[in-house]
Amino acid sequence: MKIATWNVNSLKVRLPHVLDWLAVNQPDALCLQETKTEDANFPAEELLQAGYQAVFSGQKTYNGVAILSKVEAQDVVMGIPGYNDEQKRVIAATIDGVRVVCVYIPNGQSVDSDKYQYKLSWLAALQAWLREELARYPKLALLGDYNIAPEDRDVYDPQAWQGNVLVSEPERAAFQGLQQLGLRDSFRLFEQPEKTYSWWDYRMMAFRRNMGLRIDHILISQTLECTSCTIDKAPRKLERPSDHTPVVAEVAA
DNA sequence: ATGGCTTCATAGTGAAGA
Repeated sequence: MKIATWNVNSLKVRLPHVLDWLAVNQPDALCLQETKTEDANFPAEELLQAGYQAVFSGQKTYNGVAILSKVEAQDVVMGIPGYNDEQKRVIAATIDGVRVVCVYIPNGQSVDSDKYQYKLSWLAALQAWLREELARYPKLALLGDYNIAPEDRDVYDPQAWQGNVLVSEPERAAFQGLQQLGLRDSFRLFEQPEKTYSWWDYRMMAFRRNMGLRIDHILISQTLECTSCTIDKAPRKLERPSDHTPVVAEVAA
């Protein structure tokens, strides 16, 4: 079973890229973040014609998540149960017997901002919920834009970024907290090329200079076998790309 | 380079992203 995650930075703008990518890669499930699309405007028909069903939780302008799948998604949950949040950042569903949890973790803006505190409280709520979710669904994958680069090797210039939002110790501790639930960073289960990232700033010719961060991840529970994980840079080279690029993993269904 | 893009809401610029 092939599963993937992609922050598309507006599904409306990126729909042609998404349709092309689905046609070429044929994932069983694709998690999207930053759809920036209200549910009434979700392009369900176009995706269905491409062979994909969709469940989604969106809002105007910001955030918004979706799971596309070849077979029907079951037991859909939106948001973190019991955590009051206006922002549409979570959708979970069971697909082919695998619990697929799609997250758009808050950015945090800067370590001295209210948004950073929101990010840390959000991460604590996520971890508490996932502990229960894992008990109910042992075969679980947590995919999405984490807005956390777990280690210095996931950062193009660790010194310049030291202490910054996306790499700060409390954020990395929260990432490790998820790992302590038994979730494994699928990317690091395999040998990988150095300086592999999933996001590059639109400015500074950052992609061409490979000034990137690895902040999009697929975490896999211990009872779910994982046979590969790769980052597909190809969509980042297209005209008018998302600033993120897909992460793909193969798991045993 | 404390923002050099990009998107969205808007009808000027401003917020937000990471």
